[in-house]
Amino acid sequence: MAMNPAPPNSTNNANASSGTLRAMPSVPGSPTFSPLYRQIKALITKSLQSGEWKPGELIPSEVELANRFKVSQGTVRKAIDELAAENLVMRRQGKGTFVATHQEARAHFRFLRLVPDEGVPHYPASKFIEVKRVRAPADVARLLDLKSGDAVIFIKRVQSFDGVPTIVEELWLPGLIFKGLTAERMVEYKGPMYGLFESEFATHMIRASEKLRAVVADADAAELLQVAPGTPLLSAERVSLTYGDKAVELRRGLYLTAQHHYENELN
Amino acid sequence: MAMNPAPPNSTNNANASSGTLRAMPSVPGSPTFSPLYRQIKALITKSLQSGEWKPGELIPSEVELANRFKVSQGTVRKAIDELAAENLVMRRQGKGTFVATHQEARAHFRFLRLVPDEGVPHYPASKFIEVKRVRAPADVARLLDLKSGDAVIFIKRVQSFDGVPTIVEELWLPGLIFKGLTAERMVEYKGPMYGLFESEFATHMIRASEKLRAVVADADAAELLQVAPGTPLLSAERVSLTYGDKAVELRRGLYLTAQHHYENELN
DNA sequence: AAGTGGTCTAGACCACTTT
DNA sequence: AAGTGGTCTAGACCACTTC
Repeated sequence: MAMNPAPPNSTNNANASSGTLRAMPSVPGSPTFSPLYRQIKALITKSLQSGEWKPGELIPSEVELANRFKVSQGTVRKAIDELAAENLVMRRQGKGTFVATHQEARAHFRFLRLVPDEGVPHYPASKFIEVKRVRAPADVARLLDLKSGDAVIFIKRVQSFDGVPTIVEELWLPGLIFKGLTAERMVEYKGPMYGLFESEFATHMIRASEKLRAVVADADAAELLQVAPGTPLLSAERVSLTYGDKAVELRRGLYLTAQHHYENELN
Repeated sequence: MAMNPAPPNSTNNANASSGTLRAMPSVPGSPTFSPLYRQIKALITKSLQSGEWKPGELIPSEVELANRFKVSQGTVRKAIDELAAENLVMRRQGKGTFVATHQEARAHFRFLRLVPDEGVPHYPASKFIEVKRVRAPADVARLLDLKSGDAVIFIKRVQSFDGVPTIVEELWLPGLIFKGLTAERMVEYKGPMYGLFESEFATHMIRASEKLRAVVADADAAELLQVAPGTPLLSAERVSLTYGDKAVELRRGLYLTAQHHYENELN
């Protein structure tokens, strides 16, 4: 059995028809080539980036996308598989595929790796020390892909677990993107700042990279954390990226690691 | 076109034949069920664990494994996809699939996240301070899944980059597994310790989890790192696991982060 | 030319959710 | 019952490596 009822399709079949996709390797060994499912993935990513489907929303079903792009369901599936692995979307059997969002409790601990030595992680309370518009210093500008002197929003706050001040952090945000962000709005907003960024500034962080160091508390940090100057603190500098790997946040935190530690899995 | 030439197979087809696989959900909502490709994955992992295919070696081709397990190539492929994602194997188009190994330069930086602030990462030189067999203290025993008092090997060493002492670390290894590990052998062995563990003790680390803290140098660490007591140091406690998620190494390191930092990607 | 992994398709059926 | 993602199969062809 299993004869060959005329090749149901050959090579890059339904190809020439609708035109756009399937960038065949124009010249053997050419630079521009990527498999179909990556092209589909790029198209879906573009729709995410453009806001066609917003965080928390359902995206079209695999069958629907397959029809739209004129490819098989399996190819769409592979594209979405990768997006799910990168946490850009979330699949739910029987329901559909949802755009990732920072509005859920789950998401809170994706970027916050500081956990208590004992007990379960919970979200800290924030106290804002300072919020102002300033011109970007050279180092901040470089990390955020801005020009030195461009407008940025500067935020300084202290976060406490169970009333114990544990984190003092400074945030730098591109003024152009976060225009209109006020201290009042942040104080009134409950939950992680990434939720606010997403719902009010259409900016969804997809990835971040951190550099960790050990430092000692200076007078300012010591006072804010209510510890002696010279107390060792874990310094974390985080650059967060949105779609297209565009840097949109610089965060510099000092963590008191007396009752907490930074947890990391190496795979 | 594309008619239906009698279902080439139905449901869990070639099933009843060879027997073993395809644990159907005996009772709807039963606890024991996993898709075929995960069962295949488990079988392959068992062969890796048993040493049937050793680190660096080629495993059988997808077609061959499909024949062996009486499943389609696609199912084997999905199993191997997951193993590759977990870094247990490495695929190379045209050549085959290889068992992951710590013998390659690439592998050196998988677990060593400390990188220089400037310039490219390179591997440090080791100086061994102490190597001895001891009885496991309670905390070490707990982390290594041993009994308090069980034999363990204790190693203390300092690692330098370009002659600058940067890491002082203590390793605790189960005596049963690493029987015969001597200071001489370690000194004479070039390259990362995980390479030695793999080639001489048939122990391949597949994953690790680290807890990071900021501490200050005590007199001992200060002397070894040639810094003043009170200098802030990044403390990293790492538990490394081998196949079956069995803990086989406890490593406690103190990192001088003056010229280096710990780099972490958050996805 | 032969073998290996990589891509793509088509179709069937399963598990879960909603109507 | 209908729709969605999840699994499994079979087969074709491509890209890369080795003989």
